[in-house]
Order: sequence, then structure tokens, then C-alpha cells
Amino acid sequence: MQAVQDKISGLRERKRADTHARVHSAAMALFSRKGFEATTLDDIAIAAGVSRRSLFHYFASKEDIVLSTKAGLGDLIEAAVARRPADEPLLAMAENALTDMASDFQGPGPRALARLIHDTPALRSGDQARYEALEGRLARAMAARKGLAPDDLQTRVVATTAIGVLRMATGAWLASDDERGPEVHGKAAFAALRRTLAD
Amino acid sequence: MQAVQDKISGLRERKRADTHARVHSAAMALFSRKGFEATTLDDIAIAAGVSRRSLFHYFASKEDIVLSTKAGLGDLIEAAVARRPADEPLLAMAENALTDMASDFQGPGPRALARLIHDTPALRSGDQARYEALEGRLARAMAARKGLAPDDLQTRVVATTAIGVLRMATGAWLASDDERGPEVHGKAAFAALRRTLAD
DNA sequence: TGCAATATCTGCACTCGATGCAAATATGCA
DNA sequence: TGCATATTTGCATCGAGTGCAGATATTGCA
Repeated sequence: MQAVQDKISGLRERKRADTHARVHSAAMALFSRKGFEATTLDDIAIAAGVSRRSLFHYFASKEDIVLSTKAGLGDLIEAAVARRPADEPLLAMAENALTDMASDFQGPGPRALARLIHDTPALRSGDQARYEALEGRLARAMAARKGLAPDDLQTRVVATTAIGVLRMATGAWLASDDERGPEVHGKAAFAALRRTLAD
Repeated sequence: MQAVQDKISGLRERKRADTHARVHSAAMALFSRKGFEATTLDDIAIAAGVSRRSLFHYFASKEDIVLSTKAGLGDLIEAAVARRPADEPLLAMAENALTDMASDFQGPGPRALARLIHDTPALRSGDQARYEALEGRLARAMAARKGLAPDDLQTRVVATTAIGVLRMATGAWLASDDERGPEVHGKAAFAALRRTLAD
């Protein structure tokens, strides 16, 4: 219905996936050229060759065209947590799972997306809200991995901290002009956190 | 211009402050009765006895009517940090400053505001964005207090963590039905964090 | 192949938040 | 009192988002 298609059996699903991709890339191209606010839904509809009304059959909102790109993050985090040994200490588990996942986000594509979100206030608030959701996913995944209660306080605190570090690392990655991936900045931030606690 | 008046000398300033307050309380009453989305700007304008157009001379947006209530938080945090001894360890400084500040937010008023924001998705994203700004304020305040560089990594990590705890504590405070203030939940979360790091 | 059931696409009308502009009104001050 | 300035208001307009119903395309079945 709203997510990317899984079945590619029929012509219907194929066309739907095609249109979804066409709308998305047309919109992203316009956003990065003219900016998010200055691009209207009419612009996107024309560029993608669909009616304005149809856009809402593919994306819940203008914001969603951009932010749905990151929709898979939660699943990636869950999978990365599941790959960690269950007896790993909480903070190490969070750090290793997130840096594992973050290393997949290299290159110009993810960077352009992150920059667009970072530079557009309207997108930033929505993005923040998604980070909050990620905290919950990470906390529940770690609790499950370690056999703790889903609302375990310690686990949630660690999850909040780790996602906070992820946000910081993303910011540092965008600010830096070198070629290092976001996971390098994440490692540095986690190291600083450990240093603090060993005062 | 946009903030609450400081000069109350002339009639003009007094009337402006009055209208500001009248609009704000009329809006909050409607929001808590009918909900945020279901309340239109026309409803608010009529209830406050001003024109719809004038609302935008007092608040930047509908969201801002609610979220500007928390506008003073940043200054409160800065002030609370300034009151801490400069040689206090970073994490303790953040914890003490925030719990100091949080203890002022007791009672039904702050709770209703927090609940409204918590229960309204549109307000929640904007609120998240404000937390991000608070992280920056807290980090800079602590760095200044301790004579560190404003972008010191360790300080920023601690600030991010502490604001994360503040968010968690606010959630726990809303979820609990007892009379304890948010600072109690904050203390518990900080304790859990310390426990984790002493694994 | 033809046809009915079903899913998708589109246009239309409408609501609501937000903004620019200029006229009307109120206030401050000499 | 009267001029300069700030505030309020109405009006027109834009753009996002939604409900609805008819048009169009796809699928599965006879």
C-alpha cells in the first residue's frame, strides 16, 4: 500500500513500483536543484508525468517523499542488533550495531539526502521525530536480544544515548569535507562518552 | 516584536502584552478541549476577539502558539548551568543543572502542555527540533562554564545524552500517574546511565 | 477472447495554514 | 490639535492536503 512493493509478479505491481521510483527521483532532483520549499507538488507531478492527485497515492506528504528514503533504517538497526552476541555489554552492543549499520551509508547519495534534510527546517523536525522512533526500535531490539523487559530503563537510556551519538555523528560527517564515513565520527563520539564516564 | 514584551511603559506595550496573553490562553483552552488539529485559526481569532490576520503578528504559526510556551527553557538551562561549580564533572554538571530546572515544572499547567504536545504528532516533531536546539545551548553553556572550546566533543556528547535523558524523563513523568515531578524520573534515568557505564 | 470484479488514476471542489499588500485605525509625542 | 509611527484588519493569493466520483487499466475467470 504505502511501502515499496514486494511482489513484482503482475504488471500492476511493476508499474506501481516504476511510478513510485519515477516520482521519487523526479522530486529529489527538483529538491536539490530548487530547494524543498520552492518546489511545488505541481512541479513534481509534471516532472514525473502523473497527476497532482496521484502523488498522494504514493507518498503521504511532500515531506514523506524525502523522509521515506530513510524508512528502512529501523529494520537495519534491528538486524544489526540481532547479529551482536547476546552477552555483549549494552553500550558496546549499541555502539557496534550502529557503527555496523552506519558504514553502509557512504558515498554522495546518502550525503546529498542528509544535507537536504539538514538544510531544510521543515524536513529537520520530521527527521528528529524519526530519530525518536529509532530510539524505541533500538531499545526494544536490544532488550529482546538480551532477554530483558521491553521497557527496561537501562536499555532505554542506552538507546537514547546511542541514537543521540548517531545524530551527532551524522552532523559531524556532513560538516567534515573529508572522505571518511559517518561511522568514523560515531566511533569518536562513543570514545568521548566512555572517556567522560571514566573521570 | 515576537517575544513577550519587556517594556510595559506605554499603553501600546501593555495592550500588546494583553492581547498576546489573551490569544495564547484562548488557543490553549480550545486546543485542550477540541484538540490541536480540530481547532482552526478562525476559532482562535474569534475566541480571542482579534482578526485572523492579527494572529500572525503575535505568533509565527499555529504550532508556535503552543511551542513558544517552552521558549524560556534554553535560558533556564543556561542559568542553571551558570549556578554549578566550574570544577564539577561534566555529567554531574548536566544532571544537576537539568534536574534543578526540571523541578520548576510541576503541577497541572506544565503537565497539560506536555500532554498536548506528546499527543499531537504535528507538535511532537516541532518539539523534537527544539530539544535539538537545547542540546546546543546546554553544550555551549557547559563549555563556557568550564573554559572549554564551544564545540568540544566530550561536552557535546554529554549534552546530547543529558537532553535525551530529559526527554525520556518527560515521557515517564507523563506516563506515571503519581504526583512526583519530572526531576525524579530524570534522577532515575541518570542513575541507570551511571550503572550501565560501571559494567 | 470476452466480461465482470477490482485496483488505480484523475479531475474537481473544498478546507485550512500562511503570506504580501495597502487601507483603516490607534497611539505617541511635540 | 495634528503629524509621525505602530498596529490592526480585510482582501487576494498560494500551496499542501483530502473526500469523492467517474474514468481508465489490470486481473482472473468463464
